[in-house]
Amino acid sequence: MARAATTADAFNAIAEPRRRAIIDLLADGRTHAVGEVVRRLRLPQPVVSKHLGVLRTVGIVSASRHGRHRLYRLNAHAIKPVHDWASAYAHFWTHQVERIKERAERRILEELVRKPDTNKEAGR
Amino acid sequence: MARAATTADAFNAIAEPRRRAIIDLLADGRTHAVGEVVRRLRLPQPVVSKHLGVLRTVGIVSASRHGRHRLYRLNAHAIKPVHDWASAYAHFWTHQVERIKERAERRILEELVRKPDTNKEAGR
DNA sequence: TTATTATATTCCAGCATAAGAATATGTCAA
DNA sequence: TTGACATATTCTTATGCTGGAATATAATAA
Repeated sequence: MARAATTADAFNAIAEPRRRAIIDLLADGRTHAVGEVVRRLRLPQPVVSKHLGVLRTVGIVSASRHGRHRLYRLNAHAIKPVHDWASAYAHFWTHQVERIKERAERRILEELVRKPDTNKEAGR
Repeated sequence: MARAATTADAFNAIAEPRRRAIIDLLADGRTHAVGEVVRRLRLPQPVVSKHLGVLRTVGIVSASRHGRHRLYRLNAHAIKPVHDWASAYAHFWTHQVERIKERAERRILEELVRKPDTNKEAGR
């Protein structure tokens, strides 16, 4: 078996950095023409069209015709599975920060409480 | 240019579902031997070793020798970039829920306020 | 119709993957 | 040393991506 298709799910689709850049550009929730993405990201038009195609297949963006322009709009909801999965691990670093803070505060308090003639048995 | 390496960053590494399964299995923060992962996920041992190798290269897990076992531990911090990126879009669906609720409440209130002889000019 | 603009699609090259099979490496026990 | 166990590595095969170049499609204007 080879690597899963980029169109398999949101996880595979967002692995490509340029696609994340496109998503970030659509983050305002409004519609954007392909040409605008091309200009802002300075990427060749076919490259942008292909990446938008992948995002559309996965449901991360939707497209609509307006004259000769094709307007793309972010469907952020399709990113929720990624956020949900990663959220299960957020407590690791948020709690980590709290623990570090607590430890630092405790150390500072111990330093303050300790008089110049240090108690060598203070370790804990 | 081809697809970025799975070892390029956390985004590429977690695109593979089996690797996410391994991460989920290590989510308790404790160490786990390769054989345990093999048994719990019912995957061939070389497959597990290879996936763990990718995760280790990206820094999502760390390994240590203990006798003939190799113990792997999750380094959840390496997942933070994924969470941070996805978090920028969380307001789309959380606010969406709020907006839906508000709209529903307003509609119910309007229904209640409106007497049987309906005001046809109520649209807004 | 013809030209122009906007976007999508096709074909190609190079590359890296994932799983399976076989084998290698490393550690402990007798 | 030999054997058993735990894990890693190598090799192969099939697959599919990404960007570039060229071209096709679609819509509007002249």
